[in-house]
Amino acid sequence: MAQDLKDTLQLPKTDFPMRANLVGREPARIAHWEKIALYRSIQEKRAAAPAFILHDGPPFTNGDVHIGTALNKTLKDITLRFKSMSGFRTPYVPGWDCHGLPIEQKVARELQAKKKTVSTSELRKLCDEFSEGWIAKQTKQFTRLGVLADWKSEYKTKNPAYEADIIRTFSAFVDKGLVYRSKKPVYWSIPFETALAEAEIEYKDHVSPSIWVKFAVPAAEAQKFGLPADKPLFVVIWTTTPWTIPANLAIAVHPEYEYVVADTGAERIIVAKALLEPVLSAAKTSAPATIVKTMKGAELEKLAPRHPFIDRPSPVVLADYVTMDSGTGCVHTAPGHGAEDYLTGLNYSLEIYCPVGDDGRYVDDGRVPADLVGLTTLETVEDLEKKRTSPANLAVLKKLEASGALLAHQRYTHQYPHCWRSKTPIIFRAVDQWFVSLDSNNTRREALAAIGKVSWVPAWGEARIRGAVEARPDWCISRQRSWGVPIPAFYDDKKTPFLDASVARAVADKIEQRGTNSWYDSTPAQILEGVKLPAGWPDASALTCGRDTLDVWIDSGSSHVAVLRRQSQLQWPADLYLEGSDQHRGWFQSSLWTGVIAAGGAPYKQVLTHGFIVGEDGKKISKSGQYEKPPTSDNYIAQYGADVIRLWIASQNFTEDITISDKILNNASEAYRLFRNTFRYQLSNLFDFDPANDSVPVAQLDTLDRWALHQTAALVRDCTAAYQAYEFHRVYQLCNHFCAVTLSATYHDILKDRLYTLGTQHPLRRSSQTAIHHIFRSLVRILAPVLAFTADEAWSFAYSKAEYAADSVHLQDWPEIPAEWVNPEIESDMAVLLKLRAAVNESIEPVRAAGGLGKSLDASVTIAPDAASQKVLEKHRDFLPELFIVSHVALASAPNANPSVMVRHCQELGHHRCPRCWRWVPALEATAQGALCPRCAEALRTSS
RNA sequence: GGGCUCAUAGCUCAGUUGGUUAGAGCACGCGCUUGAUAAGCGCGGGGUCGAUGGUUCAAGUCCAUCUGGGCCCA
Repeated sequence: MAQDLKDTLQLPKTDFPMRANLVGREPARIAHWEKIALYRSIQEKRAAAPAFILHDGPPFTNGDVHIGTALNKTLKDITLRFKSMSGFRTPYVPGWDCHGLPIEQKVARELQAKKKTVSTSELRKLCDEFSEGWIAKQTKQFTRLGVLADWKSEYKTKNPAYEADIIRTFSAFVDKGLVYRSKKPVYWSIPFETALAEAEIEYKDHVSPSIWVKFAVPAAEAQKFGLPADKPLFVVIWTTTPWTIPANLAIAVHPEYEYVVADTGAERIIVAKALLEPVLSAAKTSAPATIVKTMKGAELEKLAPRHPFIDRPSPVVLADYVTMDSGTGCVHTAPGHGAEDYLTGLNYSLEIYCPVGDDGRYVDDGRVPADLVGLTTLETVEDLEKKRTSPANLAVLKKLEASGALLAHQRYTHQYPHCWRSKTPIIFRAVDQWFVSLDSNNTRREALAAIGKVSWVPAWGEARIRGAVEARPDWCISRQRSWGVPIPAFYDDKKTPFLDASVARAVADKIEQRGTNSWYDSTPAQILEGVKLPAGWPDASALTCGRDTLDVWIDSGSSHVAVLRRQSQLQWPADLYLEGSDQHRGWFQSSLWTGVIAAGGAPYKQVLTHGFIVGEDGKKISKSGQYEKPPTSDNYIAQYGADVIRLWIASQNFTEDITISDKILNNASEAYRLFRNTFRYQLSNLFDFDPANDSVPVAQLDTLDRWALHQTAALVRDCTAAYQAYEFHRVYQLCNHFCAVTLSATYHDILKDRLYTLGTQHPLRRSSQTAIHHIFRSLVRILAPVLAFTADEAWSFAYSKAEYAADSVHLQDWPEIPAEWVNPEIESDMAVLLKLRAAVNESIEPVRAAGGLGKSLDASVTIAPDAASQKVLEKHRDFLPELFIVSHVALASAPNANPSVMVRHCQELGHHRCPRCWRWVPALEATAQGALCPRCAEALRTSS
């Protein structure tokens, strides 16, 4: 009997499963997208539309896709799906960064393990294969995330055509006269015997021997400067790199600060006044020192103390960067071993002296003491583990001790740069390198001007890159590596370099045809065959090809030239670059320089940055505790599915740190279920609704349905604005609130009675179905950029009644807001009514707790409202039971100063429960199915 | 050490030009429902807005300092 009645209800029906099983189901949808050529269809649909070009920053091809990279690609994918739905043509050409030290090192290490030696071009071939292998894997991993891209047009920095464009870009540098060769201190990795880029440096704690060294001032010299000469006098310097002492050529002091001559008993020392105490305490002198003389640093200029163990003077020079934070205020200066030292050296015309060879050992130049020659400055990983300092440091310490110049010696822990691959401390070492002068030809000024024309999101990104560009020293662009793009320079037998832009372009053309290995496998005569050599060049047969490669930042930094300008489907400049905030100093900057120098401006109109992923404790993920599995994209997807990962990404304000944890991902899973169930409710209640035949015009819709459309209009409006501002987390919050509160707890809950119990064709039922259909269409499209899989699945079930269909949600237009949906009057009435609804719910609770009733339909409520609510309640009098999901509402005839809600069971009114719709009514009527309420009786008559 | 940046309930986010008892969703607790059911509904507890000091009649909101985190640099 009861079962029979249940069969007369219009209960929800759908094949859209409640359980997502994303991990199992998503790969099938990816295959489906490939089958229907979704990416191409989207592009074809917008073939004539204005373009929105998001230029992809190429990930490095040496490992699995990290969750941070997944974050980046997902943000791009969300952006592009939104833009294409919004009416833009959005070709997306993904890129790969292929060259570089990490790959070369890995490959070289494998060869080493096999005890194999290979030629440069063979090594390059192995690197190429290594990179290619990871491109294949990463492509799969990105695709698994739901990333939609033109993989057939992808760019690789190792493609000959791309490499040729790198050289052509470089040629523009040469054209503008920016490229020069110079000895200059660079970061030097001893194990790899190469200069390193800033990006190849890691700062780590390091224990260094810090030493205070006395430089003796000859008596005659002291007298010349009016200093007391009756006792030995020393200038004391402090350093944490004893091995640079043999290269010491000067001592820097601050011109403005005060310095003292302090008497310590047997001798006198010169240090900064502010640092006298710390120096004395380091030297562990027992007797108090007396200050004999005080003077400004400037007065000491050109005073010439002697080097402690090499027969030469070490004159005092002036420098503004000297601080009173630590040391002695007298700064050991070795122009060949430090950036500031180098600049000071230039100021005072000192030699850029570097007595350390490529292998990190002292060379025999006739100036380095014989007992130091051949000793290494390298601290191996084993040395670091055993806290041993380098042989060079030890030997210098010993010499200083022997000569009596060592005033004090302590272990000193500080942050020191390390080679990111070998993990050993780097040294600063002046070597011949190629540089790009960033101040010649107004280059830096132009770069700064270009920055001002770009829109930076968030806005502080501009200050960040501006600071980086202003402070950036000349760009050291040569690397002593094989896996990269060769610098097209030639040398004669005296190592004189020959570099010319037109020759470089000719080399680029050859490389494009023959591959870059031809540079390594051909003779200069072959390479230069048919090339007209500039005046002053020797014959090709007298030249050798340079073996340096270009800094990889020029590789990726040339992508706008090699990709945006080369592919006809793309445009220069890009509308958007979207990368992590570390790229202010990386790709954003290298692209800016190449853009300004070689392409006439910044290659982007807008730059969007995101933060980095941190663990639950707010610390960076590699440091925040133990992870059972590596934090790769695939590992997270295997556990949660791509849509949950995408939803998590959308839920976070990505301009700041992005937190990841199981808790947070579980949270995202919960939200995912909310969205999925919302779709399921809507689809299941539209099972008998044909939009073409059953729709009700908006103007004729029921009040509640019009309210729901008004809310939907607000949702579309707010979400569209949020997407446009790249505030995806607002989309998430808005949709979450909309589905949980507006729909599930309110609209959908109220609607069940109508949808289930009314006759199929009842106008009220069709009205609500019409609204649900509108809402579904809006919501599913709003969420489509984020929930790429699930929204498409729901769309297919809705319009093709099947799990997979050629018509994809991703091919739809962005939802619009029909003006007739907006209805402020209903909105304001409903605001009042919903407040009362909350009051009713609150009043039901104690009655329910006392066992007075179970479901709210058992309740009869009596409301004595305040004056303001009274009017609204009267106006919507007949709607109230439905709104409150109760069976009966009594309204006090006059407003009440103390508004109240009273709840009792309908039984107390003598009402009867309809067994079909479960509402209590004053009287049931007899039908073939037994006694029912009049409305159900009517429903049965009209439905069958 | 420097530049940029962040800090509101357990989690993710709102908090307009400083102005009533700081909001939402999720999670949690207690109920209801069993006709969205590995679903749905209701009610409830929970925050000295990182810390300290200041400006103000009034500060999560302005200023300073500090603490902790992130990216970049030294």
